[in-house]
Amino acid sequence: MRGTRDAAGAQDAILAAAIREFTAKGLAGARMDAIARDAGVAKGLVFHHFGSKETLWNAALERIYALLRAGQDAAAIEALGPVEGMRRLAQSTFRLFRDHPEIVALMNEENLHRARHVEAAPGIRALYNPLFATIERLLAEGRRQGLFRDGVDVTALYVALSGLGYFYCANRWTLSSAFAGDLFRPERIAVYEAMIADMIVAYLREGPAPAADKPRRGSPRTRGLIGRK
Amino acid sequence: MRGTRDAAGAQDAILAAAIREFTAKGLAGARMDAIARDAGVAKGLVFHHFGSKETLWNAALERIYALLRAGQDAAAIEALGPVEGMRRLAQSTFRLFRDHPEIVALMNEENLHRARHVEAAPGIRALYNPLFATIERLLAEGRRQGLFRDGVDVTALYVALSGLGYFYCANRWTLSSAFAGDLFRPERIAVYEAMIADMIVAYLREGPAPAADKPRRGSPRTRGLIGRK
DNA sequence: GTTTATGTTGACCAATCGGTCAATAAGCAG
DNA sequence: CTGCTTATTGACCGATTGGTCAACATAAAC
Repeated sequence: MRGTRDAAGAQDAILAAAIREFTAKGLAGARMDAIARDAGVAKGLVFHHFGSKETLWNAALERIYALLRAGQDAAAIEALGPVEGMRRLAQSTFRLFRDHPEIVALMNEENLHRARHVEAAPGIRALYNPLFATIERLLAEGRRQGLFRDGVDVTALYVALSGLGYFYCANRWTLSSAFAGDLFRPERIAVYEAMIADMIVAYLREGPAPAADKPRRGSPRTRGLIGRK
Repeated sequence: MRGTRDAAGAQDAILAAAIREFTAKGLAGARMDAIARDAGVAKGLVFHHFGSKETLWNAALERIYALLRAGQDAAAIEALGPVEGMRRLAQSTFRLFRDHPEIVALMNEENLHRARHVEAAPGIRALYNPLFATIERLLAEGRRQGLFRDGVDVTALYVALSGLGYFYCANRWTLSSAFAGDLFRPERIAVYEAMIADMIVAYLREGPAPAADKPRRGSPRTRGLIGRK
């Protein structure tokens, strides 16, 4: 039971409440009183355990990044082979953002502050490495099997893959308002999930030379610089 | 000159300062004093012209959305033909976000509040329509010429296209920190720009039936439901 | 030139908020 | 039981902040 002398439990409750509050209001908008109340604890205790709002934010960030890592199961994906693995990677990244708005909200806020806190936190940086290695191995295997194109930039691919999932979730509300219909209805989700998987794979599969185009007017511009290898 | 009795000029200065402040600190983090000081105006005047922080936010939002519309030059893109038009659309959307962090920041904040203010602003919703129509026409033309696949969901395509550009800019700082190198260096930008254009076109071009995969272990799963048409 | 409407200011305020602190109580070591 | 450590509380505080207001200035109307 909590309520009397359970430091670990109290800290967990506070951190969970903090993540909720930060997700809903952002760093500046979050109220320490609200966090304490939500955690069922006196405000003073929050400061006792976490020092300050900034420190509490750092703790929340670290927990979120841990969640991010846990959600990207590298081993399971590599076992699927290049094409199916890439599909699954796109899909699971999307689902991670969809099911965990905290990740999206905290990352947005963190970028508002130019990654000040992430920069100060050692260990968060190294967190990207395993996923990176997975993508690299899938790419190499796909190339070996003659399924994937050459000269794919791994960093760019990672960003594209994440971006396809991120935007849909980060802008859920403005997009839903613009399209006059909830973006999170299951059918819409399914359509989008299929599209991003198709898109990633189509890009990886396609050869370097794009086909000719037929512009409706104006001179046909050459496509310099873009086709690689 | 400004300083004495130039209402329009003062309002412009205040709005510009507000957008800067909101972009840097968010809605809750923004300080009305700071906005007034930045605009070179007494704080009282801000309230005289804009009423409250929320109203000022709404005004800033509307200006941002106008910027968004202005940045997506539908007519010029349609004239390029389907393939080149799509490439250009992906590219110009990306550049819009890259050159205008205000758009990204305000949209993020707006989604934090579940699009409360956008919802209340009439006219913003209709703003998506022209771009939408452009995409639709490009798609139809591409299909007519036998260049694009069938059954592409326009809404999903728009979201994917935006997302590819958005994430790169919205998460500039955390990504740069993770990759230990500025994402906005010209070479990186060029690589990414080429990739997203290739990706969109590759997706649109690819036929409905994906090729077989060779998983390294486990049973080869059938790809049910995904190939369209 | 007087009136009128309004742009503009600086001083002011009440409420809020992050943070502190003395006091209490609960577990633990001896 | 006796200290010692520390988790926990609630009252408290100074600074900040969104917002107000009375006063003033200026341009236009008459």
